[in-house]
Amino acid sequence: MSGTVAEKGLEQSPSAGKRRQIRPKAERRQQLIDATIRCIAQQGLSAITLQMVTREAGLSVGIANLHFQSKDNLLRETLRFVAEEYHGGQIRIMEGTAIANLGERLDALLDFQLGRGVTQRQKMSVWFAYYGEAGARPVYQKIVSTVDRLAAQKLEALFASIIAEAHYEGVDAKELATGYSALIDGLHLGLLVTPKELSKRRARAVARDFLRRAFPRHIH
Amino acid sequence: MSGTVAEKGLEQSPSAGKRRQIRPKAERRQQLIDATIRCIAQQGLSAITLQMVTREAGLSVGIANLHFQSKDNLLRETLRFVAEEYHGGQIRIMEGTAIANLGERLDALLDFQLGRGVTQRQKMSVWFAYYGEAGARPVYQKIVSTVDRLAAQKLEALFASIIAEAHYEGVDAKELATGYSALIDGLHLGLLVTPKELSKRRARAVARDFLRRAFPRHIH
DNA sequence: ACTCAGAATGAATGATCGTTCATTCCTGTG
DNA sequence: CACAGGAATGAACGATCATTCATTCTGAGT
Repeated sequence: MSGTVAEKGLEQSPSAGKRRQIRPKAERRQQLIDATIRCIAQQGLSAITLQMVTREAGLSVGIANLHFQSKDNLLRETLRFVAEEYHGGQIRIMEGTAIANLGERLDALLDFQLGRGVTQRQKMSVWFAYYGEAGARPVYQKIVSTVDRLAAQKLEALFASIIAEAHYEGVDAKELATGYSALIDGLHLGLLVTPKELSKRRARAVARDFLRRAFPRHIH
Repeated sequence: MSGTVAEKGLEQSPSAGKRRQIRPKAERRQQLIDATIRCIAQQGLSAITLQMVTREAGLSVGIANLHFQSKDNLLRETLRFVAEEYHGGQIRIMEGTAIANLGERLDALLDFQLGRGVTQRQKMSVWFAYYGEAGARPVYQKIVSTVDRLAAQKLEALFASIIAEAHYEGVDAKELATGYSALIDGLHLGLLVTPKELSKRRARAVARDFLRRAFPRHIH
């Protein structure tokens, strides 16, 4: 119970009167999803409880079933949110036209994938908690693979553009994209499970090295 | 792997009389660990139950606490077993002298890491189920990182030998080893979560490509 | 053949969980 | 200001879980 997450204090003063507040449905849903993410990161997916989540959100127990019908559905929606946040962020970078130079766009992608926003223990914990259950729960596989496939296509297209631009030879965009995605996933895993052995700095260096070896004329 | 996993059907005919058998402690422990692995793969780590595990093993409920004191301890010992099976297998290949040629030894390592034994859904499910909880359970981190560190050192040494043998330049053994390990982990993840998009054949090709780009004179 | 240490059992226990729903209490509207 | 619609609450319920332990049963040693 010690060291609860900082954001909770904003919701309502801890010792102040617990005046009941009525808020729009969408806002409550997001509030519960955020609390779920924090709880999964702290306690793990297998230990998570509705009482735990609703207390973290500063609400009553019944409200979870009111807005999500069931605990299972809350967990599904939370995964959907996290998956879209991650893959959506990648896609926005890759199909955005803000960065014309392809090498710089690669750099931006790497920054996003191994930057502060994504590599917070909180986010990575949630991510892999669901991956861990994916083997037994096809629903999770489906949610992830839907967004995942789109991101994979965009990455492959970006690689293809780079290959065409500099006439790299003997490299297959699709295979390289698969490898790069797997590398990033593996680095996230390392950051989560063995943070002592793998720093964020080194993870970035390793990923950069992969790209440099593939696209020497784009990454320096 | 000592061939203990697949023998459940032999334990007792389903409809035959359930004659009580007394067996050595070590054998019962392994029997329960094997059943735990199967249950985690089928139902997930968060849904696992002692009643489920002991029924899978064809034994009574109380026996789990008899041999492992608690459910938590059974799960810890199961992780320890899986971790040592995987990392031990790698280490045996890397420090074994059966294969003198370094390039061939690399091939053997890749065969093990992405071969039939390891990439069974059952094994990968268990592996990532624990990874998923690692963020919230330092005990799991410790168990994995202990064996993981040793395997990482051996891999780094193998890479260093290869670099020295062929005088590769501009490559750092440690960084390359980190990247390769992460790549393999990421490919396992892909095989588990999006098996439709990533076949074993392609996973092997991707990993091979990584090695070929790093050690062109050793991998063809 | 007999014995008994201890392996194995499974009903019982207490704790905890998800879910329900009668009730309370906001807040926008007239 | 009064009221109604519905958001929010939390005690209560039934189900399920890990764990205990009195009891049963086995098989190696004599």
